[in-house]
Amino acid sequence: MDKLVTIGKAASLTGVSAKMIRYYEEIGVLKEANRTASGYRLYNQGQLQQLGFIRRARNLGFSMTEIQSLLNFWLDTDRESRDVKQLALSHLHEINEKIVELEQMREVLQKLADKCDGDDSPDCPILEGLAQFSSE
Amino acid sequence: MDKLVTIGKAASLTGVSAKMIRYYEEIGVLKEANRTASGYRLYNQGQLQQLGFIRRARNLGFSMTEIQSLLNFWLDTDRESRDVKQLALSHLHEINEKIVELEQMREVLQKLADKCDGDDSPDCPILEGLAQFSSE
DNA sequence: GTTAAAGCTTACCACGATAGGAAGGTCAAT
DNA sequence: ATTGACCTTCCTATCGTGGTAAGCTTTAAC
Repeated sequence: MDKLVTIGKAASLTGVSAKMIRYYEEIGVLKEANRTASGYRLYNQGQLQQLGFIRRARNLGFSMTEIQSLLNFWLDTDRESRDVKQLALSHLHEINEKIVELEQMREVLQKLADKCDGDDSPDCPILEGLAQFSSE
Repeated sequence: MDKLVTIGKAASLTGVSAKMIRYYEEIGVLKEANRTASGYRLYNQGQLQQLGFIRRARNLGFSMTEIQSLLNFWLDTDRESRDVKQLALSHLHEINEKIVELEQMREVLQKLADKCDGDDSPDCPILEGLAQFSSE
């Protein structure tokens, strides 16, 4: 027996806000939910699982477009794991690029901050660095 | 002598697009530029320096709100370097948090990808992991 | 059985930083 | 005088999320 729940219950069960559930439906990541006679959306166990899937994928930083692909792979039992892995590796690459970028920011900013006394004097190498950065 | 340039020139000289220069003026980060009789914005050397300042601060990941504060500090020769350093350290903290978050994503995703053969078989531990992640 | 609270619906607006385009005015060179 | 490059404002979109308002439905309390 497939217990059906309304959107609020689905939200609290899956950790995806009702707002976001409607949004995912709107952009086509989720199929349109069935409705009660009065128009309330209803979700079954399979759909709740999909919502959890989406939440976990988002926690790993996948974009909604990527998640749509992942979801399609998941629902297609004939998919090849090659395709899934390629998507995952591509996302891993993006993550690594972001990390490198942030580490570069950190390095530059840390060096500037280290040079700044941080007292009541107006001398500030941080502002000087921003005003005329050497390696630009 | 203060050479004046129009917005396109200012953009190419500073690496900030004309679109963005207008936007910074609109949100109040930059003071309203002087205009020619026909309405063209004009920028002097000091304003060009401010644009460079903004670009470098953005490259370090500062938000526009933070940049507004930094600019105000920079233009206020009486500021205390303490305030600037505090802002910089706060931003450094955010950067570090983002790095940690991305590293966690990377770790989880890398482990899933490692377990996936990536061949023509439909078996895919990545999808299984997303469908029912252990440590949620 | 009435009423109040809680839950659902759609349809808006907002963020933050950026990009694109359309319609029209201006400037400089041919 | 015309052309092309440049400028103006105004509108739209992005992405994922939150909020709010007006109105309908369901549930719970009395």
